[in-house]
Amino acid sequence: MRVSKLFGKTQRETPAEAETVSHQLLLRAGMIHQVAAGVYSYLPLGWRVFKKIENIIREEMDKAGGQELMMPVLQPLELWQETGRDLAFGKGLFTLSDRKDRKLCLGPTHEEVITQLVRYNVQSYRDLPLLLYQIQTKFRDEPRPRAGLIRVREFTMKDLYSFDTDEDGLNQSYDKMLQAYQNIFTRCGLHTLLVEADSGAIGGKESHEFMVITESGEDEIIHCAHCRYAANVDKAESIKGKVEPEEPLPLEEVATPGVGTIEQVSNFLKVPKSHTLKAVFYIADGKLVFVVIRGDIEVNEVKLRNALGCVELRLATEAEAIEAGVVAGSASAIGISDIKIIADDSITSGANFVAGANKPDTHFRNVNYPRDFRVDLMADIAQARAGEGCPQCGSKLLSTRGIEVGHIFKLGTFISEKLGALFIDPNGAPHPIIMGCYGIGLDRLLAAAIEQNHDAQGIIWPMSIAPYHIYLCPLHLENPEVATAAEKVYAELEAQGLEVLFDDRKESPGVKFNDADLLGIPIRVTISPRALETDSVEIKKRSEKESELMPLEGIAARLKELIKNLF
RNA sequence: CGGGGUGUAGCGCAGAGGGUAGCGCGCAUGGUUUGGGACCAUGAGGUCGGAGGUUCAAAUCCUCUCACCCCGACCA
Repeated sequence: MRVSKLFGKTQRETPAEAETVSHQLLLRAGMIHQVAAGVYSYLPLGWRVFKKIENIIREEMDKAGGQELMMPVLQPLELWQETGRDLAFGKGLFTLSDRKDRKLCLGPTHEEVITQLVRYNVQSYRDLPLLLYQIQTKFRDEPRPRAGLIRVREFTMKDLYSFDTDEDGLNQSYDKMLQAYQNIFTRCGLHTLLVEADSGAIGGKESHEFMVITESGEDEIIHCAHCRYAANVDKAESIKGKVEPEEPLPLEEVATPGVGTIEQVSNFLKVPKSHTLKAVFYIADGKLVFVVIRGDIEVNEVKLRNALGCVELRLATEAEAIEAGVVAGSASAIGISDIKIIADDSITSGANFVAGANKPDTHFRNVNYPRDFRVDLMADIAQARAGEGCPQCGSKLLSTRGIEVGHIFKLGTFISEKLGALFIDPNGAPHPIIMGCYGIGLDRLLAAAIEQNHDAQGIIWPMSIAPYHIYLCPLHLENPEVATAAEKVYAELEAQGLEVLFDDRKESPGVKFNDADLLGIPIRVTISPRALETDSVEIKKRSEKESELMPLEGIAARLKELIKNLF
């Protein structure tokens, strides 16, 4: 490809709206263009990268035994109502009506459609196991699209679904995918961390995420340097800081004028926060819930939602809490009878807590559970933090950030049961098919690759997903010798099937070098009068500072070898 | 949805206090240049996000609206 003919221009200045590195570089390199919030076009260079990623994924899916198929974006809303997941997705689901006023939605994922499809094609255990996948556009009306391609409303996902007859089969499918995912990310030049995850709106039990570790990541990961424990904060467990055991003392009321927050209580009464109990109020599916947790620990809303088994969860407003009879600033579970109380298990580690007295400007000392109050539900609903103990080995936990590029789930039979996808076992008895689902966001993977591979000059594409392998960069094109040599090398490389971006523009060296760096093509081949004197060209890897001379003779074969070694 | 911010040429920006829009980059033409974003000359390009209002006069003041970005609750 000749740069002079290439659609898409590089830009010197960073577009103002872009804050994330990958977003900035993709825009500056002319690889994407924004159409609306969270909606982008790919220009030729960006699209080449995209297709390379797509091919790597396809190869690995096929190798793992996946069969590719294609399902529609447009789906009847009814299908979603059957599994109840229309509610789980809520406003994230793009819905529309057809001319007959039938309700449709744009698929945010395809468990429903594929399960329905499988129901019609699978009757017997002999038809299983199955691994079916597609690479297709998904629509999710994200509350807040952000960071270029990292979080968008229209995106491409590879989604594979596994169908098995038993748990063992599911585990095997899961392991196959886990391995295939490792292969994919490695081949794309990414370092990922496998973390335990919450399964969210998709539902199901066990699930893992593949995180690209980078500061700009949206997700916080809690991990252990000692034993490889790693989990999304949403899911992460920890050994909560222990409090010295004490003999329970009698309840004692203290005046605490103007004291409301845990911070103030702790300061006013000179007790550590871990010696206080915090009351937090949530509205879970429309009902007020009273949450009790040790004062030094934050509530993890994902865990809370799971513990409650609710769909919608939000913090209650102060007005809602007061209406329910709560004394703001001095609330505690003591004497509360008509509100559901859920407590974090941290309240059992410790004694003689300070808690609200449910009277204005008053707290209790020496509150003890279960002596002084009742709890309807006790669970781990705490946000794990760096510094706390690893749940597996007890060492100190660390925290990093990452971008979730892949997510795998053991779904179980939730959807197959709802949609009646059954198989007959060897004894003639019907059972719901056991499912798993496995997703990779291609656009996000592309962006994450840049987040992990760039410098101040621009992108540094890993060879496997680079839009072109070679940036052919002649200097002084007005010099006939250079022009001839450049054309000849270009033709030769093309003939050898090498992917070459030929900068045939009559631009200054600085412009060309800067564009080459910005675009991130792995190998730069410079042809100049200087090097031609010794019948050689200059080779520079994008990832390295120094260049080296290489004889013009047999250049194609040499470059081919070099490229092969860089994969 | 809550909070914060921005909309002026393809990109980055300027334009206090009303007088009909400017700079840099980019683009076009010509010339001189060429190893890390060259220089000179000439030129094209804007219903100032949109609607309404105030005014002799609005990018500028008022009202409403839309879009986009950032921080939080969601997820590939």
